[in-house]
Amino acid sequence: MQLTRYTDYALRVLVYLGSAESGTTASAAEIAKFYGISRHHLSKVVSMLSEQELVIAARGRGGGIRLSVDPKDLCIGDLIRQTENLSIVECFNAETNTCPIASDCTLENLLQDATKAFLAVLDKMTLADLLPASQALLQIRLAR
Amino acid sequence: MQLTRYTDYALRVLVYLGSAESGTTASAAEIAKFYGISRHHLSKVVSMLSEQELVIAARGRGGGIRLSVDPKDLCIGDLIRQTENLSIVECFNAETNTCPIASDCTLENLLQDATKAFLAVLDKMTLADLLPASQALLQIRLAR
DNA sequence: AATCGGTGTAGCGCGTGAGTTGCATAATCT
DNA sequence: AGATTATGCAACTCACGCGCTACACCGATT
Repeated sequence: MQLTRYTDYALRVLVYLGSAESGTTASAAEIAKFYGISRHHLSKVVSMLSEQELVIAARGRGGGIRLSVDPKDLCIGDLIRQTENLSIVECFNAETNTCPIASDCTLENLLQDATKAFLAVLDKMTLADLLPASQALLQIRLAR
Repeated sequence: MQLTRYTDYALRVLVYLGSAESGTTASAAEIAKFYGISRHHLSKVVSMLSEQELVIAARGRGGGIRLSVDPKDLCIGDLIRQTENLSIVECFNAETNTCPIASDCTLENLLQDATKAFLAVLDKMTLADLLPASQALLQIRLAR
């Protein structure tokens, strides 16, 4: 049971952007280099975040990416609801279900409750809470 | 974020076996037919459950599969810990990590806590709790 | 010993997630 | 207008999860 790599990178992009001074931009190439993946791949993630209006991406010289919301207003649970498919088994979705007992299944209810518990923990935090307290990220960024 | 199909089928096999009278066996072919997959594929799942000593599989005429534990002693949280890789992002595992800020990351801690909350809900239930209350499974089984 | 009814497992093919490549398009600076 | 610095995205490749086929092996019955 894993979060998709897209969700993982989405979180990383947001943490990276949130660690900067408010309003500053970073380029996709810079962030990609920091996390060791290609710019093109990271751009796909940025496009998704842009569609969800979590970041603003500006093309062209002097362009780049910045947060479009205040870190303290960005609920991590909401982000994950947007980026992840949370049907953790196929019977959560009537269209994909093949299980013959899905219509009366305690297991499905249990897994729904477990998923809710997972998200409830995430709902308590915002991006602001995730920004490095020890300035580790800033130190790493400044070292490059 | 999905449970693997193996975990899903493992749960289904256990629910199927648990719905029978105590101690009765079912064949892999029978269970596979019930869930609409090939016997060979279901056998891989059964082999995993057998290795984990949750079921006993007997070869040969009159063989088959039966639960090796009492449904009320089979904790769903423990099962999922055994069948799933719960490193929901790569940084949970130092060997696979590529994230440069993993050593000091609030996000990792948050996702660990969310995973624990997910499992805490599952830990409250046993296989006994999952067996169909309305006898839907038994009705379906008897109809075949 | 042969047959029947069972499980065990290696190897294979397909679909999809993940990451790359190449090029298009855009915006600012000179 | 051209150069530079930026994002956007289609098409591609690869790895792996998933499910299948084929055959091996097993144990009871005849």
